[in-house]
Amino acid sequence: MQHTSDSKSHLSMPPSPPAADSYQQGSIRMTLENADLWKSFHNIGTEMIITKHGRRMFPHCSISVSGLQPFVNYVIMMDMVPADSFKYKWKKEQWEVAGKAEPQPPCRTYMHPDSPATGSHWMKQPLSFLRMKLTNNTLDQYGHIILHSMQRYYPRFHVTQADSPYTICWAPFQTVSFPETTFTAATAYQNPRITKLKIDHNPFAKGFREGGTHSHSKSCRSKRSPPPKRAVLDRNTLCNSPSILQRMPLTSPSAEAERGQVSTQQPLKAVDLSASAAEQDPPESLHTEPLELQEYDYSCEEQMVPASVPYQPYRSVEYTRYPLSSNGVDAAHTHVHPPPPPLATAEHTAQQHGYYRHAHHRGGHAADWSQYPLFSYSCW
DNA sequence: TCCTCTAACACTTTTGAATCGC
DNA sequence: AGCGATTCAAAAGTGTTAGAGG
Repeated sequence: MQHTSDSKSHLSMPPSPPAADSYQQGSIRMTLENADLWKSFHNIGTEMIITKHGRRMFPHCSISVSGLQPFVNYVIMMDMVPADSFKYKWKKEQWEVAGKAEPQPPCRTYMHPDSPATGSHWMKQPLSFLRMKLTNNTLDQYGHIILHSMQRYYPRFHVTQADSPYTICWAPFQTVSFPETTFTAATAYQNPRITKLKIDHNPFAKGFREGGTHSHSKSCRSKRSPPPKRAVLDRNTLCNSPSILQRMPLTSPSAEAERGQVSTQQPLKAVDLSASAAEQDPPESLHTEPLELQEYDYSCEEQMVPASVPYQPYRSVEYTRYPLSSNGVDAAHTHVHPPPPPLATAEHTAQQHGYYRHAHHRGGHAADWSQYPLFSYSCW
């Protein structure tokens, strides 16, 4: 598998990190599949198209998991969190900061369709989140993950022991993210290099790569009768929608990003919710509870597994979140979150200890991660 | 004027039902 | 009858582009 060779490429990086594209906590190990492809995009500045009706990601998220207990049931989920607190614009062939980010849209979690399944099932083959879709429609009723255009996000993956989706709220969980999966959401591609890379790797784009149909389509557009609208509620959506959870917005790591202290993601806190809660649209999810019940106290651990970050946005402060080694290649360190302190404490801790210290905690978190519920009781 | 978003477009890939053979 | 392999039509998904709208 590609991550094997890839991980070797980072072994020279101090301080003797694990594989750059994987995270191991205790005996559980998560690896980003197609990491090389992700890095190819990341080097340029990954863009993901979001549409009103939902657009799949490309590259899509796929991870392999090992170290689970074979006969224990697990639920594996994915969500998106803001990478920073800025809004961007594409200007003169690069991304520039264009102001503060908009309030976070309703935060949704995509549950892998196989959930729940036994550890042996999850470890049998890489799990793909291919069918997950991104949308900019805050009123989306099909369970797609809602993002704001021109803002940056990264996916997080949650693993939790649970016999059914209904028991997630009380289950322990573990969260992992991969920096090379950070992307800018956009309604249209801005960077032509990204477009070219996508066309080269995405088979669905062949129709445009080989057809040369644009001039024809332009001339014929007005003459053709409009094709029947494709059903918005397609079979994928039907399949996926029950797997989508909605919960309270996550605490944005933007504050860390602004400080260049983002080696860890802050534990999810029961703070700063007033504005975010106003952004919720409860009717769109069957799993939404009244706001007063959505106490936000799921403290989680998250590990950012660093990757190559040659790509630099216009605003350099943004990427101080990912440590760069002296030779420009990523420093492959595992980031492990401390137990959920108060927000201020967590920030202080990050500043005090700096980026690399978290590696020391890796061994100790096999026990820690069983202590913190992913959803207190707010997701249903 | 600039920027963002949407819908239409042609083509390829994927999906799933139907059919066939063992 | 059951199962696996094959076929094929329909649906899904893709990036580009013009035009609308703020």
